[in-house]
Amino acid sequence: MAAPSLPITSLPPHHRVSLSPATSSITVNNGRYFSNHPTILLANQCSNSKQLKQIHAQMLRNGLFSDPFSASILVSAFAFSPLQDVDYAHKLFDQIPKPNIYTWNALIRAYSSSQVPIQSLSIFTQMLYRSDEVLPNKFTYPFVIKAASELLDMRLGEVLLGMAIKMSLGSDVFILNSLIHFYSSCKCLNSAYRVFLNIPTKDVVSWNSMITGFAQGDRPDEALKLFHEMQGESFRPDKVTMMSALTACTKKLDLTTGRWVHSNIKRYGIKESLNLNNALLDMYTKCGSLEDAQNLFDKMPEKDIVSWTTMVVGYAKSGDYITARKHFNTMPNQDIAAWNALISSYEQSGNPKQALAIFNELQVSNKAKPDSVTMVSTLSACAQMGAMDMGGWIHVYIKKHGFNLTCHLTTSLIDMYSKCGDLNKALEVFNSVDRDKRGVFVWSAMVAGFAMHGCGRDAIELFKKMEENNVKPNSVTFTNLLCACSHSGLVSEGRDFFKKMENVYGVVPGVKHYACMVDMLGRAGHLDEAMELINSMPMPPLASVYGALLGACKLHGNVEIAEEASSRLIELEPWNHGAYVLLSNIYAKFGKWEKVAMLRKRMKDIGLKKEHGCSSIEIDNRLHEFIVGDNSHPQSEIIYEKLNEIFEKLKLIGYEANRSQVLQCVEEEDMQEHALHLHSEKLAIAFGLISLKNSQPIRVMKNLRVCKDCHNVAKMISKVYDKEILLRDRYRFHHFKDGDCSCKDYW
DNA sequence: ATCAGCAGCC
Repeated sequence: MAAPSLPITSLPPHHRVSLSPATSSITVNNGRYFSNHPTILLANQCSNSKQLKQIHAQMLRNGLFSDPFSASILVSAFAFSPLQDVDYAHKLFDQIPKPNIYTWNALIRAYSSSQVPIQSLSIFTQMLYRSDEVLPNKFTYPFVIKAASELLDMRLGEVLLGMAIKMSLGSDVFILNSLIHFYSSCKCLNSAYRVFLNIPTKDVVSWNSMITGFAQGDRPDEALKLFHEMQGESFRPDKVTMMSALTACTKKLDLTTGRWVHSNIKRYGIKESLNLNNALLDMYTKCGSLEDAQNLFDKMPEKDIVSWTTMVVGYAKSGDYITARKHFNTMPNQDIAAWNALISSYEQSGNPKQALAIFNELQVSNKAKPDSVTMVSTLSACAQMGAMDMGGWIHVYIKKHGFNLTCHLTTSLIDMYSKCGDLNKALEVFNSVDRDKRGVFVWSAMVAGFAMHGCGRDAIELFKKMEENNVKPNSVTFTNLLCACSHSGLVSEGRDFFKKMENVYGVVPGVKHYACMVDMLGRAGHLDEAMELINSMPMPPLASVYGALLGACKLHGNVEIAEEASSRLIELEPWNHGAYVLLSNIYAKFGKWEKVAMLRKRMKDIGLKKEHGCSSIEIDNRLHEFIVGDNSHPQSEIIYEKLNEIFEKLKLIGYEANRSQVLQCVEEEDMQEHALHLHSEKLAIAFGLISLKNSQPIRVMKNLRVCKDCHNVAKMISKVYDKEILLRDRYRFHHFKDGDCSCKDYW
């Protein structure tokens, strides 16, 4: 739509020729500048930047622009008004021969909170070059320090501080407050706190900045402690204080303290505002009290899209999808963020199917334009489900709509293709990224891809290439790398990387890395070494560590360590049915039936059920799911016929059911073989054999680890039917071909 | 004139 023109020609003619700017008086009000000069007055009535540009034209014509004072007002108008156009302000600025300090600061400030904070510094540098004209003042520093915070440039911030000190501005409270924010952004909370302590006369912003720093820097306890202290020193908290205190409660998931902060807001008579209410909603939903959230929400005089989205996410994450949806439907207009909230809630709570359904709905309804966040969540959902066709379609969609291949998006694509079993496609995406644009996450995602496909050597090669490209590995990279060594049984390499990660690369091993090592050592039969490693851990071992140990015990049949590991595991995670199942598997292997029965009783007593196995296969864009003994599929009859045919053929080449893992599930002898035959992955493979063309591999996804018998059967099918089978289980891929598996039976 | 603050992402 064209902007309405301003009646420039109707201005009295004398404004075009003579002017006396010195007589114009200026007042400031909320960032809008008033002058008694009619042209400047007009600048304030502009409702879009085109009109403002017309004012510029007018000022050029009447000569007003050559007055630095008036020009600076125009620069400010472009820099700050709701019609902000910083680049235009910059262009104007460049045309002012000798801008005053006020104008310099205006531009530096505008850039410091723009998309390109580095520009702020470039202007600042120019300012220093022209030190004969103008010098930075106490207003300049807070802005440039803010830019340094945005850039997370530690050195720069300290240089700026040094300059401020040289100018005797070292105790300016505004500058020091900015510095607290700066150090906090750079994750140097201790330095921030030191600055805070040394401010001689703290104001409320000093307190707020420090509380915010702690709250956002994952030190919520200290934030709340400071909140108390502040009141002890009779500082009156304001609404920003309250927002940060709420952030701290949210981080801690501490509902009690959250409620207490809420009561403080009322006690101090802090005026209710939309932002504050939104922060309260966020706290209540994240701390798990949807009742409190709903109560507040119902009473809020004003709601915006953030309020609604918070409620939608709150309900969706709590598993109450019906209420989530109800809120979503009631909100006045669903922007893409709201859609994303719904999609990612589903995706992250393990409901990828629902996530895709919502994405589909978004597509059909055409109510909002998907953005890159939508793509990331949707790809994640595809990855979880192993929905390759859908994932490929999203990839095409991304290309077609010209999405920027951000680091997030690239990793999501690599992850999706890897988890859907197409390592080549994953590599294609990886290779398509410019060498110098491959961030550490992109490299790590590719290492993970190799890891899950059992290509340990390739993972290590890639890691070396990454080093050659001067990309510094992080904690994620090492988790993936160690995982790769573990899956491929590269024990000595794994040990080596584990040693080097801290010494050479400066990455301190975390629980995840220990879990990988325990898995790797245990799997390879070094149970004692694994135990030793656990005992030497500097942090308490998490469930994943004992889980890995337990898995190894099952593989190598060690009852004593298994009992120890599982009791620790159950201590940590009483609801972990995997621990019970694994232990009872081990007991069964040694014929300790009374112990099996005891375990089963205990599971029953505390209401734990074995997670049932489920396998899925995607045929022509549709996902088909099977559970054990399933006959709900429309083609069920044909599937079972095929299954019978398979077993007849396999028996001819010497197949015999391996029952070691079902003994504890089904006691009646003759039932065992039957149940084995009906494992979900076998049903899915049989269905794949019926439905797919000869050249297409069968891709099956399973939620649990594949059992030994199914593994064996899949190998044989791949030979007898000359068919490739890709089976993804809970931990990795098995690639069956010509009677062998890519895991080389090491899993 | 300045500094601090709310939803969605591997």
